Amino acid sequence: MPQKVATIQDVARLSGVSTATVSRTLSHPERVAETTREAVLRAVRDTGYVANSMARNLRRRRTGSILALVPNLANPFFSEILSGLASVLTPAGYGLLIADTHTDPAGRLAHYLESGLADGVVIFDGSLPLEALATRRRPPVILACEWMGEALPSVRVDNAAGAEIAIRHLHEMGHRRIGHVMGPAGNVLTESRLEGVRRARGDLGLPLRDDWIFRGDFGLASGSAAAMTWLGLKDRPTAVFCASDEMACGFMGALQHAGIAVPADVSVVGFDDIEVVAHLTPALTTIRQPRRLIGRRAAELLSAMIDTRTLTGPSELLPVELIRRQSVAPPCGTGASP
Amino acid sequence: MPQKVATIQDVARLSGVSTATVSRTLSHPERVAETTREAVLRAVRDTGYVANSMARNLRRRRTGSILALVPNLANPFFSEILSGLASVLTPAGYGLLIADTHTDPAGRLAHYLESGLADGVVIFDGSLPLEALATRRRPPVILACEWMGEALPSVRVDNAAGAEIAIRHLHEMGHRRIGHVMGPAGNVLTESRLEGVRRARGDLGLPLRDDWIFRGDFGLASGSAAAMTWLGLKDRPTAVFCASDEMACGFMGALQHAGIAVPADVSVVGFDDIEVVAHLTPALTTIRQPRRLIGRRAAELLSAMIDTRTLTGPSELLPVELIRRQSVAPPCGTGASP
DNA sequence: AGTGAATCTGCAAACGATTACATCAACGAC
DNA sequence: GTCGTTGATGTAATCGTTTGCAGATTCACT
Repeated sequence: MPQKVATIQDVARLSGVSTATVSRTLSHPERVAETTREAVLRAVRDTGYVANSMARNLRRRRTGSILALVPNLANPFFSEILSGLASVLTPAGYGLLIADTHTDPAGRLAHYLESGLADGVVIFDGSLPLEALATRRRPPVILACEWMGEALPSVRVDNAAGAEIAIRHLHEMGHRRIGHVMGPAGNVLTESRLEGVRRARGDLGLPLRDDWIFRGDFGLASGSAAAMTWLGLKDRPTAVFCASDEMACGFMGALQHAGIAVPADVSVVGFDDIEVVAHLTPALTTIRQPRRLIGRRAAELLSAMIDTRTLTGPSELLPVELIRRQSVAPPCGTGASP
Repeated sequence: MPQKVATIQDVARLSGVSTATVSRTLSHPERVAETTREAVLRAVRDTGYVANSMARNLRRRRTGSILALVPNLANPFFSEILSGLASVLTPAGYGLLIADTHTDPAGRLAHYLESGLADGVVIFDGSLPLEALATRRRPPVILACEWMGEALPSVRVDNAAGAEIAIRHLHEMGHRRIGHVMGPAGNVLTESRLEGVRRARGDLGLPLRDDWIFRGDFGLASGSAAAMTWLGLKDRPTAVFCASDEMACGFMGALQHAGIAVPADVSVVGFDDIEVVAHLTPALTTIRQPRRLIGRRAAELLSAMIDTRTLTGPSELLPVELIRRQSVAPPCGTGASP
C-alpha cells in the first residue's frame, strides 16, 4: 500500500540534472544557477521529495539529535526545562530524544553515550555514574541542574546560595528553629542545599539540630513522610525549608490534613518554583530556578560544543530568586524575635 | 582528538571473518557457528564496537524512533504518559523523539509526518490539523487522549462518561446547582466532557444554566480566571466540575485566596488525577485517567501497526475512575437535598 | 561413492544522500 | 591566440550497515 517515496534520484531525473546538483540546490542554493535551481525546486515540489535523514546523517557523520537523560519524566520540574531545550534545539535542526533513566534498566549511561545516536547529551540525572564520562571520547555532554566538579560543563544555579537565602528569609521573619527536608542521599543538589542550610544556620547562630533534618527524595510522598516525622517531634522547628517544591507540597499537605496550619503553626519554604505552588493555599514561598532558561542555555552551550567539536566547554551559573508568598509568617504568636 | 570509532570492518578484520558474519552474529546469533560467534563477540568487546545506527537504519529502511507530538511539554499531565510510552518503547528498541507543538512554529504537522524521521507518531495534540492525516501514506499514527472520529486509532478514556460520573457524584452529595469549567474551545476533550455534563444535568433534572459554564484552557491560570468569574456571580453554583486538574488547582487556589472555603462554600471536582492534587488542601476529588497505561497501550498499539505495516489499527477505550477525596461536601449547611 | 539437505560463510549489491575532484564553457587580459 | 580565472555541473567515491545469493563444507542416508 505505502507507495514509494521520492528519492533524490527521482528529483534529478525529473529536472534533468545530476543528484549532486539537486543536493547542492537544497543545501547550498547559491552555488547553483538560478534557472537550474528553479527547475530543481519545481521537481522537488512535484515529487514531494524530502531528504532521507538517515542517508544524510550517515554521510554527514552526525545524527541530528540531542539526547536528554532525565531521572523521571513524570516530574513536572523537568518538563519545563525540556521545553526550554526544545525551544532552541528544534530551530537549530536537532531532534530531542528523551530517555527516562529510571524507567530504563540502570547502568545504561555508557550504552547511551556509546550508542552514537545523539550528537550531544544533556544529563539531568546526577545519580548516574558520571565518572565514566571522563574517558569517553565522543559525544559532548553537558549537565543541567546537576554538576560534577569542574570536569564537565554544566548549567545550574547556585544551590547553596539558594538554600542560604531561604534560611535567611526565615530568620528575618523571626524564625530561630529551622528544619530542613533533604533530597536523596548522595545527590550533589542535596549536599549543596544542605551545605547552604548549615552555613546560614552557622552564620546566624541558629541551633544546628540534626533531628530537624529530615530525609527525603525530592518527591511528593517523601514530603508527606517528613511531615509525619515532624508531627512526631516533641520539640518542633517553627519553620521548615524543603529542598524541592514537590516535597514542600507533600509536607504542607500532610501537615494541613493533620490539622496543622501553615504558616500559623509552621512556615514552609520550597525550592524550584514549579508552576502549581503559586496556587496552593497558602501559596508557597520558594526559591525560583529559571528552568526554561536553564534548558535554553544548556542547549546553546551544548550546540556550541558540537559545532566546535570540543568535548568540554564553559559552565554557567544562573541566578536564583526568592519568591515571597504566603507560606511564611513570623513564628507562633510572635511579631518579633525572642 | 576524538579517535576513530570502531566499525564493523574493524571487528571483521580482528576476528578474521567477513562483515556479513559480524552483522549476523549481532542480529541473528543462531545462524552463526558457536566458535565463530565467540571470536566475533570477543572482537566486539575488544574494539568496543557498537553499530552505527544511521547506517543500520538506512539499510533497514527505518529510523528506530517514535515521535511524540505534545501540545505542551511543561504540562505534568503529559509527562507521565510519556513515561509510560518510554517504558515500552525503550525495551522495544525505539527511541522517543519529542516535539512540543506549541513551541514549534505552527502547521508543522505535515512536516513531521513527511520528514520520515520516525517510524511512528503519537499525537497528543488534538488541535493539530488532523484532517491532513487522511491522505498520508507513511508513518502510522496513533492519537493519545485525543481522538478524531473513527478514522484514526486512538487510546483514550470515555471522557463524557467521566464527566457524567463527576456530575452524578456531586448530585449524590446533594448538589443541584453545578457549574463547569471547560477546556479550550474546539477541543474534542472539551466537547466531550461538556457533553457529559449536559447529559448528566439533563438526566438528573438539574438546571442548565449557561452562566455556570466557564471558559478555560486546561491550564492553571484559566482555573483562577474562572474562579474570578464565579466570585462575580450573584447566583453561584454550589459545586464546580473542572475539566482538568490543573484548572481545578487554579480554581480552588484563587477561591481560597479570596476567602472562600472549599468544600464548605463550594465543592470542586477535577479531571485527570495528576499526582499533586492528592496533596492539596482539601485533597481534590477527581476523575482519574490511567495515564501511564494510556502511554503503554498507545506504544503497544503503535508498535503493532509498525510491525504489520498498517496505517490503521484498533482503538482502545480505557476506564476512568472517581477518586473521592475532600474537595466535595454537601452544599452549604445542608446534610441532604432540599 | 553419490546425492540431497542442512549449515556456515563470503561476495557484493543495495540503502540514499553528500562532496572532493574533474570537466567544461565563457570570459577577460596580455 | 594563449592562458588563467571563474562559475556551473557531472562523476563517482564514500558513509557503515544488512542481506540475497551462491559457494563450500559437513553429514546422513541409500
